[in-house]
Amino acid sequence: MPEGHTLHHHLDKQHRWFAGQVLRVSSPQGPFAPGAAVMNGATLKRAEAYGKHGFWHLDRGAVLHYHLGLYGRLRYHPRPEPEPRGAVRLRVVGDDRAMDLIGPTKCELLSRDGYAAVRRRLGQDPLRDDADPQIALAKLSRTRRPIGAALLDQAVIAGIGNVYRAELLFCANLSPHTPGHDVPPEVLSSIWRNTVTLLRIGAKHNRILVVGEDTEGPVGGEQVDPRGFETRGRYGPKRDRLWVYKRRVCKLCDTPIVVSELGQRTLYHCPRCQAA
DNA sequence: GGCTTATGCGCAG
DNA sequence: TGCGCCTAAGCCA
Repeated sequence: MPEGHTLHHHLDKQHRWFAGQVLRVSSPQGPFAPGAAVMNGATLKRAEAYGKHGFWHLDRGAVLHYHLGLYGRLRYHPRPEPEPRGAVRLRVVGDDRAMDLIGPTKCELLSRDGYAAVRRRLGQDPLRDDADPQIALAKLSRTRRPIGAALLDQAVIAGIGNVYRAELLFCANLSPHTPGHDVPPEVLSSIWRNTVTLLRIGAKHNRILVVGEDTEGPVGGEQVDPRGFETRGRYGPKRDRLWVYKRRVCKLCDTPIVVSELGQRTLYHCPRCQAA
Protein backbone atom coordinates (compact mmCIF):
# COMPACT_ATOMS: atom_id res chain seq x y z
CA MET A 1 0.00 0.00 0.00
CA PRO A 2 2.82 2.32 -0.64
CA GLU A 3 1.97 5.93 -1.33
CA GLY A 4 3.71 8.66 0.63
CA HIS A 5 1.48 8.33 3.67
CA THR A 6 2.58 4.70 4.11
CA LEU A 7 6.25 5.58 4.13
CA HIS A 8 5.83 8.41 6.58
CA HIS A 9 3.79 6.21 8.87
CA HIS A 10 6.46 3.52 8.87
CA LEU A 11 9.55 5.71 9.02
CA ASP A 12 8.11 7.65 11.96
CA LYS A 13 7.56 4.35 13.72
CA GLN A 14 11.00 3.07 12.74
CA HIS A 15 12.59 6.19 14.20
CA ARG A 16 10.69 5.77 17.47
CA TRP A 17 11.51 2.07 17.70
CA PHE A 18 15.09 1.85 16.51
CA ALA A 19 16.85 5.25 16.72
CA GLY A 20 19.78 5.33 19.10
CA GLN A 21 20.07 1.56 19.17
CA VAL A 22 22.91 -0.66 18.06
CA LEU A 23 21.33 -2.82 15.39
CA ARG A 24 21.77 -6.42 14.41
CA VAL A 25 21.27 -6.47 10.64
CA SER A 26 21.01 -9.38 8.22
CA SER A 27 19.73 -10.17 4.75
CA PRO A 28 18.14 -13.62 4.85
CA GLN A 29 17.18 -13.43 1.19
CA GLY A 30 20.49 -12.69 -0.44
CA PRO A 31 21.20 -9.74 -2.66
CA PHE A 32 21.59 -7.18 0.10
CA ALA A 33 23.90 -9.36 2.19
CA PRO A 34 27.00 -7.15 1.66
CA GLY A 35 25.07 -4.05 2.67
CA ALA A 36 23.61 -5.80 5.67
CA ALA A 37 27.11 -6.79 6.76
CA VAL A 38 28.18 -3.14 6.63
CA MET A 39 25.09 -2.08 8.57
CA ASN A 40 25.44 -4.75 11.22
CA GLY A 41 26.46 -3.18 14.51
CA ALA A 42 25.70 0.36 13.34
CA THR A 43 23.54 2.79 15.27
CA LEU A 44 20.49 4.43 13.69
CA LYS A 45 20.68 8.18 14.07
CA ARG A 46 17.56 9.14 12.15
CA ALA A 47 14.91 7.43 10.04
CA GLU A 48 13.11 9.70 7.60
CA ALA A 49 10.65 9.40 4.75
CA TYR A 50 10.79 11.53 1.64
CA GLY A 51 7.94 10.91 -0.77
CA LYS A 52 7.73 7.15 -1.21
CA HIS A 53 11.34 6.63 -0.18
CA GLY A 54 12.71 5.49 3.15
CA PHE A 55 16.10 6.57 4.49
CA TRP A 56 17.99 5.43 7.57
CA HIS A 57 20.89 7.67 8.53
CA LEU A 58 23.44 5.54 10.33
CA ASP A 59 26.54 6.43 12.24
CA ARG A 60 29.62 5.66 10.11
CA GLY A 61 28.12 8.04 7.48
CA ALA A 62 26.16 5.44 5.54
CA VAL A 63 22.54 5.86 4.52
CA LEU A 64 20.14 2.99 3.95
CA HIS A 65 17.74 3.75 1.10
CA TYR A 66 14.72 1.64 0.31
CA HIS A 67 11.63 1.82 -1.85
CA LEU A 68 8.73 -0.60 -1.52
CA GLY A 69 7.66 -0.43 -5.15
CA LEU A 70 4.34 -2.11 -5.80
CA TYR A 71 4.86 -5.25 -3.75
CA GLY A 72 7.21 -4.33 -0.95
CA ARG A 73 6.06 -4.83 2.62
CA LEU A 74 7.27 -4.01 6.11
CA ARG A 75 6.63 -6.36 8.99
CA TYR A 76 7.40 -5.87 12.66
CA HIS A 77 7.98 -8.43 15.36
CA PRO A 78 8.42 -8.45 19.08
CA ARG A 79 11.52 -10.27 20.21
CA PRO A 80 12.32 -13.01 19.95
CA GLU A 81 11.68 -12.60 16.22
CA PRO A 82 10.26 -15.52 14.19
CA GLU A 83 12.00 -17.27 11.32
CA PRO A 84 12.10 -15.03 8.22
CA ARG A 85 9.15 -15.59 5.89
CA GLY A 86 9.19 -14.64 2.21
CA ALA A 87 11.74 -12.49 0.40
CA VAL A 88 13.16 -10.79 3.49
CA ARG A 89 15.75 -8.50 1.97
CA LEU A 90 16.58 -6.80 5.24
CA ARG A 91 16.06 -7.81 8.83
CA VAL A 92 16.86 -5.35 11.60
CA VAL A 93 16.84 -6.41 15.22
CA GLY A 94 16.86 -3.70 17.85
CA ASP A 95 16.66 -3.71 21.63
CA ASP A 96 13.17 -5.10 21.90
CA ARG A 97 11.68 -5.18 18.41
CA ALA A 98 12.60 -6.40 14.95
CA MET A 99 11.67 -5.29 11.45
CA ASP A 100 11.60 -7.12 8.11
CA LEU A 101 11.75 -5.39 4.75
CA ILE A 102 10.14 -7.78 2.29
CA GLY A 103 10.22 -7.71 -1.50
CA PRO A 104 11.25 -4.07 -1.95
CA THR A 105 12.03 -2.71 -5.37
CA LYS A 106 15.08 -0.94 -3.94
CA CYS A 107 17.28 -1.58 -0.93
CA GLU A 108 20.77 -0.13 -0.99
CA LEU A 109 23.43 1.62 1.03
CA LEU A 110 24.30 5.14 -0.08
CA SER A 111 27.02 7.63 0.69
CA ARG A 112 26.06 11.16 1.68
CA ASP A 113 26.46 12.13 -1.98
CA GLY A 114 24.29 9.26 -3.11
CA TYR A 115 21.63 10.34 -0.68
CA ALA A 116 21.79 13.90 -1.98
CA ALA A 117 21.43 12.62 -5.54
CA VAL A 118 18.23 10.73 -4.71
CA ARG A 119 16.86 13.75 -2.91
CA ARG A 120 17.58 15.99 -5.92
CA ARG A 121 15.38 13.82 -8.12
CA LEU A 122 12.39 14.31 -5.85
CA GLY A 123 9.96 17.20 -5.76
CA GLN A 124 8.15 18.66 -2.77
CA ASP A 125 6.83 16.24 -0.17
CA PRO A 126 3.53 17.55 1.25
CA LEU A 127 4.11 15.64 4.49
CA ARG A 128 7.40 17.33 5.28
CA ASP A 129 7.88 20.57 7.17
CA ASP A 130 10.55 21.62 4.68
CA ALA A 131 8.19 21.40 1.69
CA ASP A 132 7.92 24.57 -0.38
CA PRO A 133 4.48 24.55 -2.05
CA GLN A 134 5.41 27.42 -4.36
CA ILE A 135 8.00 25.27 -6.12
CA ALA A 136 5.49 22.49 -6.77
CA LEU A 137 2.72 24.89 -7.75
CA ALA A 138 5.00 26.73 -10.17
CA LYS A 139 5.80 23.46 -11.92
CA LEU A 140 2.15 22.46 -12.16
CA SER A 141 1.11 25.86 -13.48
CA ARG A 142 3.74 25.78 -16.25
CA THR A 143 3.29 22.29 -17.60
CA ARG A 144 1.32 21.42 -20.72
CA ARG A 145 0.89 17.88 -19.48
CA PRO A 146 -2.50 16.81 -18.16
CA ILE A 147 -2.83 17.57 -14.48
CA GLY A 148 -3.60 13.89 -13.91
CA ALA A 149 -0.16 12.95 -15.24
CA ALA A 150 1.71 15.79 -13.53
CA LEU A 151 0.36 14.86 -10.10
CA LEU A 152 1.98 11.44 -10.39
CA ASP A 153 5.36 12.92 -11.28
CA GLN A 154 7.53 12.42 -8.21
CA ALA A 155 9.83 15.22 -9.36
CA VAL A 156 6.91 17.62 -8.90
CA ILE A 157 5.16 16.32 -5.80
CA ALA A 158 6.78 13.39 -4.01
CA GLY A 159 4.35 11.00 -2.41
CA ILE A 160 1.15 11.06 -4.46
CA GLY A 161 0.24 7.70 -5.98
CA ASN A 162 -2.58 6.42 -8.13
CA VAL A 163 -5.26 6.37 -5.43
CA TYR A 164 -4.60 9.87 -4.16
CA ARG A 165 -4.34 11.17 -7.72
CA ALA A 166 -7.86 9.99 -8.50
CA GLU A 167 -9.32 11.21 -5.23
CA LEU A 168 -7.58 14.59 -5.22
CA LEU A 169 -8.81 15.40 -8.71
CA PHE A 170 -12.30 14.33 -7.75
CA CYS A 171 -12.23 16.55 -4.66
CA ALA A 172 -11.14 19.44 -6.90
CA ASN A 173 -13.97 18.78 -9.41
CA LEU A 174 -11.26 18.74 -12.02
CA SER A 175 -10.96 16.71 -15.20
CA PRO A 176 -7.67 14.77 -15.08
CA HIS A 177 -7.07 15.72 -18.70
CA THR A 178 -6.89 19.47 -18.06
CA PRO A 179 -3.43 20.77 -18.98
CA GLY A 180 -1.58 22.03 -15.92
CA HIS A 181 -1.28 25.57 -17.25
CA ASP A 182 -5.05 25.74 -17.72
CA VAL A 183 -5.83 24.97 -14.09
CA PRO A 184 -6.58 28.19 -12.18
CA PRO A 185 -3.89 29.01 -9.60
CA GLU A 186 -6.40 28.96 -6.75
CA VAL A 187 -7.45 25.45 -7.75
CA LEU A 188 -3.82 24.31 -7.78
CA SER A 189 -3.37 25.83 -4.33
CA SER A 190 -6.43 24.03 -3.03
CA ILE A 191 -5.17 20.74 -4.45
CA TRP A 192 -1.89 21.20 -2.59
CA ARG A 193 -3.68 21.99 0.66
CA ASN A 194 -5.95 18.99 0.26
CA THR A 195 -2.95 16.79 -0.50
CA VAL A 196 -1.38 17.84 2.78
CA THR A 197 -4.62 17.15 4.63
CA LEU A 198 -5.32 13.77 3.08
CA LEU A 199 -1.77 12.47 3.27
CA ARG A 200 -1.60 13.47 6.93
CA ILE A 201 -4.79 11.56 7.66
CA GLY A 202 -3.44 8.61 5.70
CA ALA A 203 -0.13 8.65 7.54
CA LYS A 204 -1.87 8.84 10.91
CA HIS A 205 -4.14 5.87 10.26
CA ASN A 206 -1.85 4.05 7.84
CA ARG A 207 -4.82 3.88 5.48
CA ILE A 208 -6.15 5.99 2.70
CA LEU A 209 -9.23 7.71 4.10
CA VAL A 210 -10.90 10.28 1.89
CA VAL A 211 -14.65 10.10 2.39
CA GLY A 212 -15.86 11.43 5.71
CA GLU A 213 -14.25 13.31 8.53
CA ASP A 214 -10.96 12.51 10.17
CA THR A 215 -11.24 12.05 13.88
CA GLU A 216 -8.78 12.53 16.69
CA GLY A 217 -9.28 9.04 18.00
CA PRO A 218 -9.52 5.69 16.29
CA VAL A 219 -11.74 5.52 13.22
CA GLY A 220 -14.79 3.30 12.95
CA GLY A 221 -14.11 1.39 16.14
CA GLU A 222 -10.53 0.64 15.17
CA GLN A 223 -8.77 -1.50 17.73
CA VAL A 224 -5.45 -0.15 18.91
CA ASP A 225 -2.72 -2.51 20.06
CA PRO A 226 -0.97 -0.81 22.99
CA ARG A 227 2.32 -2.33 21.84
CA GLY A 228 1.99 -0.43 18.58
CA PHE A 229 1.89 -3.34 16.18
CA GLU A 230 -0.53 -3.17 13.29
CA THR A 231 -3.99 -4.35 14.11
CA ARG A 232 -6.96 -5.12 12.00
CA GLY A 233 -9.09 -2.03 12.38
CA ARG A 234 -12.70 -1.95 11.36
CA TYR A 235 -12.57 0.78 8.77
CA GLY A 236 -15.10 -0.87 6.50
CA PRO A 237 -14.50 -1.76 2.85
CA LYS A 238 -11.95 0.41 1.10
CA ARG A 239 -14.34 1.35 -1.70
CA ASP A 240 -16.57 3.06 0.88
CA ARG A 241 -13.70 5.31 1.91
CA LEU A 242 -13.07 6.58 -1.61
CA TRP A 243 -15.08 8.65 -4.09
CA VAL A 244 -13.97 7.24 -7.43
CA TYR A 245 -10.89 5.00 -7.22
CA LYS A 246 -11.76 1.50 -8.41
CA ARG A 247 -15.45 2.14 -7.96
CA ARG A 248 -18.13 1.15 -10.45
CA VAL A 249 -20.15 4.32 -9.90
CA CYS A 250 -19.34 7.68 -8.36
CA LYS A 251 -20.00 7.66 -4.63
CA LEU A 252 -21.45 11.15 -4.86
CA CYS A 253 -23.70 11.05 -7.93
CA ASP A 254 -23.91 7.38 -9.00
CA THR A 255 -22.66 8.15 -12.50
CA PRO A 256 -20.61 5.25 -13.92
CA ILE A 257 -16.90 5.81 -13.36
CA VAL A 258 -14.76 6.20 -16.47
CA VAL A 259 -11.74 3.90 -16.44
CA SER A 260 -8.88 4.92 -18.72
CA GLU A 261 -5.12 5.25 -18.65
CA LEU A 262 -3.10 8.38 -17.96
CA GLY A 263 0.53 8.72 -16.96
CA GLN A 264 1.00 4.95 -17.46
CA ARG A 265 -1.48 4.16 -14.70
CA THR A 266 -5.14 3.29 -14.57
CA LEU A 267 -7.19 6.41 -14.14
CA TYR A 268 -10.60 6.56 -12.50
CA HIS A 269 -12.76 9.64 -12.71
CA CYS A 270 -16.39 10.74 -12.64
CA PRO A 271 -17.35 12.29 -15.99
CA ARG A 272 -20.14 14.26 -14.32
CA CYS A 273 -18.42 15.61 -11.20
CA GLN A 274 -15.18 16.13 -13.13
CA ALA A 275 -16.47 17.40 -16.45
CA ALA A 276 -13.85 18.86 -18.77
C1' DG B 1 -7.69 -23.52 -2.12
C1' DG B 2 -6.77 -20.97 -6.61
C1' DC B 3 -6.83 -16.93 -9.54
C1' DT B 4 -6.64 -11.95 -10.40
C1' DT B 5 -5.18 -7.65 -9.45
C1' DA B 6 -2.30 -3.75 -7.77
C1' DT B 7 -1.54 2.18 -4.01
C1' DG B 8 5.60 1.80 -8.32
C1' DC B 9 9.34 2.19 -10.86
C1' DG B 10 13.60 1.01 -13.49
C1' DC B 11 15.32 -0.96 -17.43
C1' DA B 12 15.75 -3.26 -22.07
C1' DG B 13 14.96 -2.31 -26.56
C1' DT C 1 6.51 0.92 -24.85
C1' DG C 2 6.21 -3.08 -22.38
C1' DC C 3 8.07 -6.16 -19.10
C1' DG C 4 9.78 -7.80 -14.55
C1' DC C 5 9.88 -7.57 -9.92
C1' DC C 6 7.44 -10.94 -6.02
C1' DT C 7 3.69 -9.74 -1.82
C1' DA C 8 -0.96 -9.94 -0.16
C1' DA C 9 -5.72 -8.51 -0.43
C1' DG C 10 -9.87 -9.47 -2.66
C1' DC C 11 -12.70 -12.42 -4.95
C1' DC C 12 -14.49 -16.83 -6.40
C1' DA C 13 -15.47 -21.71 -5.65
